[in-house]
Formats: sequence, structure tokens, C-alpha cells
Amino acid sequence: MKRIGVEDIARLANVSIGTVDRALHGRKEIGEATRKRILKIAREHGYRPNMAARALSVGKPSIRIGVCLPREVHYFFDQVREGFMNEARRYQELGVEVLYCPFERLGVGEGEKMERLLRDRPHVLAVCPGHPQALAPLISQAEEQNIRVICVNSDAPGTARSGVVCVDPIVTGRLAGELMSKLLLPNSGVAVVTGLSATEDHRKKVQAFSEMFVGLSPAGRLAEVVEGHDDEDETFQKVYDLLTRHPTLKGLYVSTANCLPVCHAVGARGLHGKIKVIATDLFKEMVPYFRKGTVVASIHQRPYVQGQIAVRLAVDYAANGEPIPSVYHLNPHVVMQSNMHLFRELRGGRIAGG
Amino acid sequence: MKRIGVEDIARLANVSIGTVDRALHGRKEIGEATRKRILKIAREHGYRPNMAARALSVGKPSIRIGVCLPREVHYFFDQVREGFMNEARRYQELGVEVLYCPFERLGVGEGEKMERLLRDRPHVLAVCPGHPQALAPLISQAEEQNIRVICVNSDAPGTARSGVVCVDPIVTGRLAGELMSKLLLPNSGVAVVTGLSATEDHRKKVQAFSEMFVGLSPAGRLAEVVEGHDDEDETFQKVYDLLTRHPTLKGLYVSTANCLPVCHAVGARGLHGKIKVIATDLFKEMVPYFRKGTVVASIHQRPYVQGQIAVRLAVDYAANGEPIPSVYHLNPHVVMQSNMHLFRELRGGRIAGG
DNA sequence: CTGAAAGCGCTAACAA
DNA sequence: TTGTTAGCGCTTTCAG
Repeated sequence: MKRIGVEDIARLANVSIGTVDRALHGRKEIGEATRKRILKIAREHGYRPNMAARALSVGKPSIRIGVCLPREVHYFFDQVREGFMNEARRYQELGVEVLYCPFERLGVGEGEKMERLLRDRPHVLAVCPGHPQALAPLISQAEEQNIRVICVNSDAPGTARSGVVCVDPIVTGRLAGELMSKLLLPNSGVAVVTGLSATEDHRKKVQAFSEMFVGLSPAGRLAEVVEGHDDEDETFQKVYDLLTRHPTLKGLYVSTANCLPVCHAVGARGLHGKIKVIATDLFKEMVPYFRKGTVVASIHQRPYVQGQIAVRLAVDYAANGEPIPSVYHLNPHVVMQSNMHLFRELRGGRIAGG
Repeated sequence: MKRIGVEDIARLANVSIGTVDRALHGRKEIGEATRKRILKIAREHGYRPNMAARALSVGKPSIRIGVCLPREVHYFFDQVREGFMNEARRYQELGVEVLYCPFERLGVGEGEKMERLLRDRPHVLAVCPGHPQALAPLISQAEEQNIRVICVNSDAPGTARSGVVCVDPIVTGRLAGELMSKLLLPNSGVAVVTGLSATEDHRKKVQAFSEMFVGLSPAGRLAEVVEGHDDEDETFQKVYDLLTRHPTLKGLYVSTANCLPVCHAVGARGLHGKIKVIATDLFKEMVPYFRKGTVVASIHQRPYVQGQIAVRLAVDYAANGEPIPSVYHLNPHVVMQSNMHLFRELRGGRIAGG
């Protein structure tokens, strides 16, 4: 079927192209009957607007996508933002505009910023929620106003959000558990260092890790789960104590990005290389611990790609009416010494992909 | 600096927009002096054509990108093709058209198909070279005609190709070596199964693997490198014999996709789970061996993303004049049981990203 | 409520 | 060799 345009529809419906436009855009100045007739024809002929023509005609951006994410922690959210912005730039000519409204850190000021963004009525709003529950009313409100909300990095379960793009915490946890089990002798003891167990995300990671690990290493055991609350000192102290209590521990899974104090504690106990740490994500300061053999691998959540995908889903929805998948799980990446230099976090320049 | 258009340039240069168009497009019907003057102005004002307007005006596709890749082996090149096509579709409205010209398998008929593709004068030609050396003259010829050649998956070193997108075989080999060393006890013996050692790619992988492995496991040793020539029977037999000669082998790195016969041989010797295989890439038939614990990990070369990136480089070049990086190395992915279901090769539906 | 027409930035055909 | 002009498909006035 050949591609059809407004003019064809107008002819088919015996109206002018102005009327067709009104029907197509749900404007009010048109009779209900004509609108129905026109929409039917459009649908039957598989009409799809020519984005190039629209962008040209409108002149200014016609698709607004909002992005609301924390500045802290830089190493992670800078990547999300870059992925988002770089991808969005590719659709500029098609009239895609980004409304950017950062807040300070996860959970502080996010509601306020999101509210402000909503006032500009974006077509899609991507948000990294720190307190998903607190955001629930805002999300509902947005969706009611026909603004699609996409959660990035962590979900806001039970809210009205249209979709989420993230790494499945269960896969992350399992992958860490699988790796750990294969890196250690069968009867090894391991422990987990997490942020705040109350967090859905962390809970799932820890549970998945533990299930996978004990499943694969029946002779091994998970000694403890310590909560570092993403605080450096607290984490150091707790891990230091942990290593004192369990001197035979062979592995540590750090399910949060806060692995530095863990490494310090391992070092302080003279265990570099004796204990294998599996970390989360990647930033420059981790490199020495990779080299020392303390951190043997890290489960990378690909923040850049998360931002990138969020834009693609948003554009596909807003420009082509494609539905937003309610959950988009991307594949975690395994970082090791051999490939760490290829991650954006450790590179100077920018790269086209992700 | 505000964005400038042909009309502005025309005014600035005291010529008509027709002349500007001729200058900008290097058409012949224009004086050398005027052309220079116009181009200077355009450059000074950072003129960038409005792709939407161009696409609209021209009507038919104005950017042709050719893609020339083998049908075999499906599990790999189907992914490259899908990545390529899916990404290209996003730029359809901007006038990007794909010229697709598949050949049967690596090295057979590729020159012929590439030649045919060249006749349509694409702006960029992406090719998966099987016999890079044989293609060298064609590549030179293409580049001389101002057709940019991008090699995908494997390079054509020493030719005039503008760029290559691939996974660095050295990184692949190292990663495999690092993983292997960490999966085994310090004094283990390992072997490598490769395709054809003469291939640059395989040679590099094997060498990188071996360097990394012996570097990290000084007490270990690389017993042998066997060449399977990507033939099932030959590989089975050779690996079977290998396992007979070296009954204490603990690890096998298969640097080619031909891991099935390796697994069969391991099974035939009753060594499932006793020997750890690190494979390459991913396809459905491998799944059982992951489950059995024979294949403990695989180094995935992300064919889909390779196709995707190739298009992006091509479009960025053809539409925005961005230079094609002479080498684009993407990060290999580690496949394990926990995350294998997230790879496209094992999924039914399609997914937006890669 | 509907139609007619101008114009977005660019290309291409035709005139000069 | 250069200038002029008619669209490309759509949105957006401004009249009816």
C-alpha cells in the first residue's frame, strides 16, 4: 500500500486538508461526524504523518520529552544524562526537544522538579525515581494528562507509569551469584554488602544472589548481609568488623556502587587478592582495585544505554505512536580488567554507540 | 550562533539560492570563485543543511547506504542484518535508504555482490569481508569514487576502508583468558580450539588469550592450540583426541562459534562439568551446554549492535559530514546462564535496543 | 464548522 | 554561469 498524505485523505473524504488536519489532531473546531469519517479513512489507509514535513512546517520543536534525574551520583547519572542527550540530539531535526530538569540527589527535590517539568506538558517524561512511592500521585496526575512517564534505572512499581527501563535486579543478583560461585572453591563462605535492605531493588539483588550462589555452591554459605546505607564510614567499619568476625570469607558481593570502603576494609585487613569482590557499576576510582585483584568483576548497569533507550522509547511513542513497553530490561554487562577500558566511564572522548 | 539556511547564505554572498545550492553540492555549473566564496561563508556560519527539508524536497531517498553481508552463518549475520535494518528504518524519514545485497557465505561471492552494490553508488558501503585481501582492490576503487567503506565484524587491514566496527579480538582473547584463569585452580592446564590459525582474527584472539592466561596463572599452562577449521567432524575428532592426550585438562577456550562439536567431545569423554568451556557468541543450540555446566561462559560479539553502529556511523557521515572513525571497537559481552535469556539470539520478539 | 492559501528550508527544472 | 520558481507534506493563519 502506497504511503498516503493529508491531501489524499482530504480528497477521499471530500473535505479540505485543513479539516483533515483538525480531525487528525483532535482539535475542537470540527463536527463529530466529519472527524469520525476522516479518522476512519486515515486508519484504513494506514496514514502515518511525515515527520520531516511536520518538523519543517512547525518550525519549532513539536515533541517535548522531559528528563528529570539527579545530579548525584555523578559517575552514574552523568552517563544516563549523556546517553539521553546524545540520543535525543539525533532526533532534533525531527522536532524533538529535551526539557531537562535535574535535582540534587536521589529522593531530594525530585517531586518538585518533576512538577515543574510537568507544567511544560512534555509528551513523555523520563524520571529516575528515588522515592517511587512519594512520586506516585504525580505520576498518576501526569498519565491522566496524557503525559507518558518512563522510569529509568529504578522502577516505581504500583504506580501508573507507562514503562520502566532498567537492569532487572534479579538478573544482576543472579549473575553476581553465578560468577561468585564459579570463582571460588566449592565450600567457600561469602557475604553481601548492600545499601539499604528496605529498598526493593537491593532486596531483590541480595535474594537473587543468595539463591543463585547456594544453588550452585551447595557446600558454600552466605555468612551475612551487611547494610552500609551507602555511607563510606559506616560501610568501612561494618565490613572491617565483618572480616574480623569471619576471617575465612572468600567472597564479597557489593550490590551497591559503594565498593570503595569495602576495598579499603579488605586492604586494611591485609586481604587484597585473598577475598574476591564482585562490585556494581564502574567509576575511575575502582581501577586500582581491579588491578590489585581485589575487585575481580563488576556488574555494570549501563547507565548510558539506559538513557539512550529511554529516548528511543519516548520518540517511538511520540512520533510513531508505538506503545511503550511496560518493562524494558537491559542486559547487565560484566566488567573485568580486560574490558574495563572500553566502558565510557573510563574513557576520555565520547563514542557513537554506548 | 543562530542556525543559518541557504537563503541567508545567498543574501550574504549576493547570489541566488540556486547558486548556493550548486556550490554546496559541488555541481559543475558554477564558477570556481563563487563556489569558494559561498563555501567559505557557509563554513564560517557553521551552515548545516536541514535534513527534514532536504528529505521533503527530494522526495525519494537521498542517502543510500549499502550493506553486503553473508547469509551464513545465520545466527550471527541475521543479527547483524537486523541491527542494521532496524536502525536504518529510524532514518527513513530523513531520506536514508538501504541497498541490501547478501551473498551466500563468508568468502563466496562477496566481491561480485559488492561490485553490484557499488554500481548503485551508495554513499557508504558496509561490508563483512570474508577474504579481506581479495576485496582490497574493490575497496580502493570504492573509496576513490568517494564511497566510504565500513568493514563490519572483521577488518580489512591495509586496505583503503574508511572504518571498521568490530570487537577487538585482543580484548576478546584477553577477557576469555582472564575469565578462564579465575575460574580454574592456579595450576590448571587449558587448551584452545580455534578455526583457522592463519586468520588474523583468530591468531590475535589465541595469542591474547594465552598471554593473559599465563600472565594470571603462572602455574597453569596452555597445552595445545587445535585448529578445527570450523568443520564439525574435524573439530569433534581433534578435540576428542586432545582430551585423550591430555586427560587432566581443566579448560577449553573455543575462539570460534563452532563450540558444539567441542561440547560433544567433552560429553563423549564423560567430562561434562569437569572441563570448563569458554565459548564465543551465542545461539540456541548452546543452551543445553550452559545448563549442563559444560559451557561456563561465552564471549559475545554483539552482532546486532555491530549492525546498529555501522548504520549510525554511516548516517552521521552522510547526513552530517561527521568523520567515520577508523576503528570502532565495541565491548564484548559476557554470557552466562543468568543473563543468556536477555540476548536477542534467545528471544522470540524484537526489542528496541540491542 | 470548513476552505483556501501562505510558508517551513531545500532541490530541481527551466529561463536567462 | 547564474537567477527564478514550483513544489515536497504538513501546520497555521485568515476568510468564509
